[in-house]
Amino acid sequence: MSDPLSRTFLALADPTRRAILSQIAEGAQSVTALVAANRLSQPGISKHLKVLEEAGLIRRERVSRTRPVHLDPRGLQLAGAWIDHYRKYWEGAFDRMDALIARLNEEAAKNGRQ
Amino acid sequence: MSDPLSRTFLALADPTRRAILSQIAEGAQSVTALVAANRLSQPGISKHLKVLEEAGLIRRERVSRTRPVHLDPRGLQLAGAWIDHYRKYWEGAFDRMDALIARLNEEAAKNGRQ
DNA sequence: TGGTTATATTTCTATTTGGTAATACTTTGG
DNA sequence: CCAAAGTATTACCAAATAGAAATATAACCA
Repeated sequence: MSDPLSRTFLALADPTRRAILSQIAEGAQSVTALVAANRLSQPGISKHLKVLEEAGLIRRERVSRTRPVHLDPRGLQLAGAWIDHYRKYWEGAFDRMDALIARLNEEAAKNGRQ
Repeated sequence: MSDPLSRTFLALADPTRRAILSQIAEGAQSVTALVAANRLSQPGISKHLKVLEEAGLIRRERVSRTRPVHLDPRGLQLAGAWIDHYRKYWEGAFDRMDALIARLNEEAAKNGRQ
């Protein structure tokens, strides 16, 4: 699984990583701050950061000894664009769902009658 | 990893599963049709379908012996809403990225000069 | 310089995932 | 009813992931 889109969705498929994104949404945070905010070991956090970075979801700056972690809009853009592309099918899917549910109810009623 | 959002993103983090969603975007497909379209064994496809179903991305109808697979808007809605929530930080992140890149270039120039 | 802080990397382990092959189940058509 | 089609489930394997602990690296400061 090495395509960028898969990497990005996989990176988003973890609560700790989404929490990190949430924590840096309004401004950069140091790794140490992220370790304190999430109860996980420092190597654990660094590993998650690597996954997020390779997914294009974060960027690291270098400020003195610290490496503040920023949101990177590119990964979110990639994932959002994919989902947006399918949004045009959502309404149609809703309609078809309605039809499906109606049909299932009908069948259930029919079976109930037997 | 058992929360719905993680399940949905994980389901999207696979090219075969995204291909399946693409194939049913404009209308339901039988499992057999999906097996033919993706070169993977039938159990392989069924396994992917199970992942997609548990992620709220597909629904299965029952028509005679076949089980046509439909898009389910709920999973896409869930993932899309999460990403949308972060969209408001994107512009800000772009601005910060510009600042970051400027700073990095500045430092590179400085280092180059030495 | 040497000590300390901040972060990354390595190593190891348990769990999960993606795949195939074999088998079971279910429904319908003859 | 029974044979076959359509699909699901089971059993198994290889590879990837998530986590902790230990160690290495890098930059600042006294």
